[in-house]
Amino acid sequence: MSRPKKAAACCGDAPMTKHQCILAAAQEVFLEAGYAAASMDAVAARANVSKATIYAHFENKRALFEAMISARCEATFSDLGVPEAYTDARQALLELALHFLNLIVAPEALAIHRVVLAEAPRLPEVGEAFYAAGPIRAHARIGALFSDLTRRGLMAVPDCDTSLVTDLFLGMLKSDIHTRALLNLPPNERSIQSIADAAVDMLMARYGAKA
Amino acid sequence: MSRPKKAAACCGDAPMTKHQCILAAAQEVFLEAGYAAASMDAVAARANVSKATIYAHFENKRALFEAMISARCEATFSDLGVPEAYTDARQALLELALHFLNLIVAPEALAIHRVVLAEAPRLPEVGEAFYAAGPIRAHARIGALFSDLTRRGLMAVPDCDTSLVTDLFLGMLKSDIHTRALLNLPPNERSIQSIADAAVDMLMARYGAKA
DNA sequence: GTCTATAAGAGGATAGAC
DNA sequence: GTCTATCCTCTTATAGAC
Repeated sequence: MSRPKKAAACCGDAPMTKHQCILAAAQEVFLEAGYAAASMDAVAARANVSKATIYAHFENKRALFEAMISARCEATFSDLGVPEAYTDARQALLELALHFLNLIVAPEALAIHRVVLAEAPRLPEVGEAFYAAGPIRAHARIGALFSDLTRRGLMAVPDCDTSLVTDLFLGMLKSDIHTRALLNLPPNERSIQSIADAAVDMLMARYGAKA
Repeated sequence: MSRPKKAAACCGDAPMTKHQCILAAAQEVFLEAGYAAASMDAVAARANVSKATIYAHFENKRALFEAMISARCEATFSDLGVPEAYTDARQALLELALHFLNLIVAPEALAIHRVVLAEAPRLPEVGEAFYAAGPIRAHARIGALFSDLTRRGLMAVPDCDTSLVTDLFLGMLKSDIHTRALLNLPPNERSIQSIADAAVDMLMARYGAKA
């Protein structure tokens, strides 16, 4: 058979194939050290395999990196929060806002963001994969919520403005919180909660339904 | 004398000391390749000096990198736009907004941002220097404008909200434009101008002076 | 301060046995 | 597919002459 066989768990509890083992090790090493500073030796050691085995599964360092990024982007950004039943625009927006903020300041998301930005000029596909898995999905999810709230008469966002307003809203949420988190600086005194509150306020002042 | 002497122009037209020459070369090499992938050989070649000369001026690769980042952050983010005389809040905000957006999407600012984010977890001082030279200054500048506009009765931002509103406004401006630019993706169909317009609209809907 | 030359080692990738 | 051992290049940093 051409597919790799199962292997005893080499990095954790669940049994993983060598392929998965290598990807998991690559994630740790690349996200900790950055692409260039990460060595194939370090990945091999972390995965408990030989370097030659890595090259049997991935053409070269770059291919391993791209495969890892692709897999992690999907996993990390797949869940932006389930749509709940709601009758109040503020509550629905707040819930999604908090979910979004907690997602983008999670350590793994930040580490991926950093390494993707760093290599984007030299590895365009990596930047595109990240953008499609993260920002595009978030935009679509929030935009859909605005459309739904407007259809129900709970907001008043014209169709032609939905995309623009979504961008502004997500920008407000990220505000300085995201920048500081990416720079590895301690969180601001203002909590995620108060930023989310203020962003929703600003949004509703302009696009709330006329009572 | 202990200070390095003047040297013939080695990288451009104006005469530069070897020290400046090395810093200029380091900027190009580090910003193009990233910290780890950049080599001291490449810097030496670009500066037209020997590697040994670099080590006479800077203790090691890391020190050279930090010196370069420090110098470039100061130079790149020093000018966020001169305060003009204004009688209209919208016009003043728009002017500053456009200046800010054009500054953060400039190729050099993007390159610095990428490399600083990439190394921030391992070189904390670099992240702090960048934050102090860029985001802190922008925040102070915009916050001062809000205060001034409010004092003149052209806006209504309570003192206790100034910092928070500044964060939200800057976040709206960056919106998706900054993320896309950092990822080296082609600019969005929406122009910088329309994002700035919309952000000012949203802001004035909530914090405009009551007419 | 500046150079040439080189030490000392890390890192990507492969050969060949099993 | 997997391993051990190795090739060879590139890289940081320094020694020693001027």
